[in-house]
Amino acid sequence: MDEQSRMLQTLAGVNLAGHSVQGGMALPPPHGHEGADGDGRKQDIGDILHQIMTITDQSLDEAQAKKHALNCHRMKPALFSVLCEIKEKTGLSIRGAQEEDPPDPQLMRLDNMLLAEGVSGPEKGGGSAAAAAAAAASGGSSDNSIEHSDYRAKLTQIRQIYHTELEKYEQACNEFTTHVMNLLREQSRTRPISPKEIERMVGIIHRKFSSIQMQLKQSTCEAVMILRSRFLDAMRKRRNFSKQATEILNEYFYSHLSNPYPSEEAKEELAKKCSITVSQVSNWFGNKRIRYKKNIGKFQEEANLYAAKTAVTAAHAVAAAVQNNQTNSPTTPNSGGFPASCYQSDGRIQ
DNA sequence: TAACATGATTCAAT
DNA sequence: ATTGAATCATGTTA
Repeated sequence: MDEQSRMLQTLAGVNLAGHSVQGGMALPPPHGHEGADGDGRKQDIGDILHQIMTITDQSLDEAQAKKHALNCHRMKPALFSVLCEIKEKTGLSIRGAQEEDPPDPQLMRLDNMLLAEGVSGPEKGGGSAAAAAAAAASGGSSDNSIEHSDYRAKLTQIRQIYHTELEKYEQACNEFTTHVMNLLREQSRTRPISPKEIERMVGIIHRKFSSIQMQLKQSTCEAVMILRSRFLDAMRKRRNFSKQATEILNEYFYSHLSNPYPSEEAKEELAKKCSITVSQVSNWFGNKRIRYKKNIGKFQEEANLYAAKTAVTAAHAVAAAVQNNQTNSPTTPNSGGFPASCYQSDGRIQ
């Protein structure tokens, strides 16, 4: 403000002294009038500036009257435009130099994460990467799907909060912006405010609000990450395979008792059938072999059960084959039931 | 809640 | 890399 008043004083001093302005006048002459009128106009301006400079010395009523008179003065717009220009040049606007906003990498990261987690993306995005991966890893057992839906419900909750908050912020931002713009427009009648300044102010407000939005995004991300890690922890917990899966595994085990070492392909197939991973299949067989070997007697009943089961399946297959007039005998070598004596015959299971 | 069942992990041997 | 064996941690059941 100091600088500004100094400039004003200089300007006023020059013009009041009646000297002609040498290096080009800051105030362009009003259109249409030239030459003889010039000195009078300079006097006009000088008067106005003088009044402005002395306005604080006067009583309130006097000042109000003067102010009003000045407000209605025909030179006011021109003077304000000059003052605006001066303001622009005095560095008051320097702050606006950092106008161009480089796309904040952190903001982009947050946006991407929210999009990936299905928070800011299309509605009902459903399975996030985490949920999908976990679902694939631990199979479609019923308890798993319960946790899955729980996860989804919580994610939806987060998404709803996020969206309502975001909307709230946006609305508040718009309201505040229009309010400030109205205020500045109102004030521009009594003090020099350039449209550029208003624009800058709007920019500042938007930046402030977007930084608030970033905080919202950040905390939303945190919430999602926490939810996700809890979900994955829950998935990591030991969980028995589904009844169906153990049945399939047992069927294979007891129908290949003489050599219960499934090949890689067989493991993959079993994994697919049981909706578990290949390494889980390997684990299962490893455990099964050792536990079976340790206590064959205990597993006898189970062995007989599965032997009977495979026999029934084979019988069905035979029946189907017969119905199809395929009279060849069934070729599955392991399907014919497994007498207990057979188990001992193999060297590997002893 | 104890006893048992079971999936996972670790480690040495091959 | 795969397996057997021991062990751990947790789920299930009586």
